[in-house]
Amino acid sequence: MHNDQREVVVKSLSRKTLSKQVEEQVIQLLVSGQLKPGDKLPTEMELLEKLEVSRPVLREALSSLESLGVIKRKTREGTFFSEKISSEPFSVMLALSIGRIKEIIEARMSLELGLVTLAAEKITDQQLELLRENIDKMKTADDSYPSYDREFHQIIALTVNNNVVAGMIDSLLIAFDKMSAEIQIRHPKTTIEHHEAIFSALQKRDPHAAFAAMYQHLDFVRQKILFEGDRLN
Amino acid sequence: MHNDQREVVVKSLSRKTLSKQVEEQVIQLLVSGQLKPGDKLPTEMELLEKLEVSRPVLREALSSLESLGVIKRKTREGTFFSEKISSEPFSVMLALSIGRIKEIIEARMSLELGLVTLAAEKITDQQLELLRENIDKMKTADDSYPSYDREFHQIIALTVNNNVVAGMIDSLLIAFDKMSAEIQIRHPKTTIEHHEAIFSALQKRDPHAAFAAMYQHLDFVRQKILFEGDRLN
DNA sequence: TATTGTTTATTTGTAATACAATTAAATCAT
DNA sequence: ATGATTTAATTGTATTACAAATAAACAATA
Repeated sequence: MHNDQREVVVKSLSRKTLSKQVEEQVIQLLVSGQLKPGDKLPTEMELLEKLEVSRPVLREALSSLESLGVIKRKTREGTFFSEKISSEPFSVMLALSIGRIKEIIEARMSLELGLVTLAAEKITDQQLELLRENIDKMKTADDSYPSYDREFHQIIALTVNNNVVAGMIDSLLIAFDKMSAEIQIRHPKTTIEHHEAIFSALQKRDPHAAFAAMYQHLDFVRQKILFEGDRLN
Repeated sequence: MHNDQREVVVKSLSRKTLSKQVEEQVIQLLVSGQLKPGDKLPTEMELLEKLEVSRPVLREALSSLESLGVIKRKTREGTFFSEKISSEPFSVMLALSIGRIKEIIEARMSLELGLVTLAAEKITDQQLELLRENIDKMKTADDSYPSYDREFHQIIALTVNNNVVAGMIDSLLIAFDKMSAEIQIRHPKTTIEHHEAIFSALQKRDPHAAFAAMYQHLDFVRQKILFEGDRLN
């Protein structure tokens, strides 16, 4: 950003780095409605002229926005706003929560209690069938049951069909699996019973019952996890 | 990254850009446990040597991680892993959901139904007092009641004291306010009644009742919002 | 001694430039 | 018309140099 008549103003506001300011200006293209998700952004060269910053600065900003899943860059094609929120940024952020299993299970509860409620409102017969199959497979597949466990919860999350929370719950379930794998808690019998109860409530399209069943389930998981956590410390 | 004996391997895996690979390697410092939240990272110069990339590439990666709230850079001091997940990345990501009010209200429901349930488990008398005051102020303050409305929900979210969801619900409430401000939906009387019901359930530390009250409240909000949304289209 | 002001040196921040790699689109050959 | 080839536009990477901020070291003063 060259020194010009705005120098004083720019300097006084600029606790922020240039690349941060550029990031905000690009976001502003969305907020102001000048561009929509899916639209092509100006090329780097065009942005350089408009924003009057150096290429490294511009590219730091674009790199940041790409990590946030807001834009997607393709060599030779250009840069585009994404259509929907991505799940990658969440999983990166969750690196900060490694080892804090209580934080993770509570975040899961926060999300899944609401998700199962909304799922009960709108679940389709096909989706119910997926859950049915999942539970049945879990009953037989003795060993690799954790992956079916996760799948069960993922199906419910997908049922709600909400981009904003989809990425987050996915990352959370994966993070939870990684961390709980070390603790090695397995209660197949109880898990299956709980899943059956949740399924039954969803089948009735009963939001309150679905909530109650999920609450009982996750409360059980939380108690086991936290008990083990204490035992290991 | 210089051409050396690993060239073939590097090339074959590298659909990803170098800066993306660097980003992952830095995250790996956390995942592997070599560094913890709050720890200082090596300086840029040290990282340049270890990772064998150019400075712009390294800085693109660090800029990305800073936007994700995973690291924080201070001139002259260095670069540090953050202690906890930040809210900024969420609000940036939500720029993609501008105008999609249904997506936002459903995301709010997903989160807040669970949050109020957990809040009922652990709310303190002081926090109840905050809610009490909030409702009372809302009753008198006729005009600026939307800000009190948001504050009510924020207090509940803060009660749960979970870093992972805190940033998300905050960004969601702000995004919701911005978007619903244009629609101009106001039902002060009903809102206050609902808030009273939620408060009452929280006071009893009754998770199920808290959920039910919040569900009724947000379901009402959703219906009004979606009805107005349809009417305007 | 303690306190304040000054200098220094370290680290991140910004810029300019050059070239590489990718690949959609244009061109050419069959 | 179809397939192969070339071209050119765009993002990706590297190098170098200098600017800005500021913690730490140091000096001056009370």
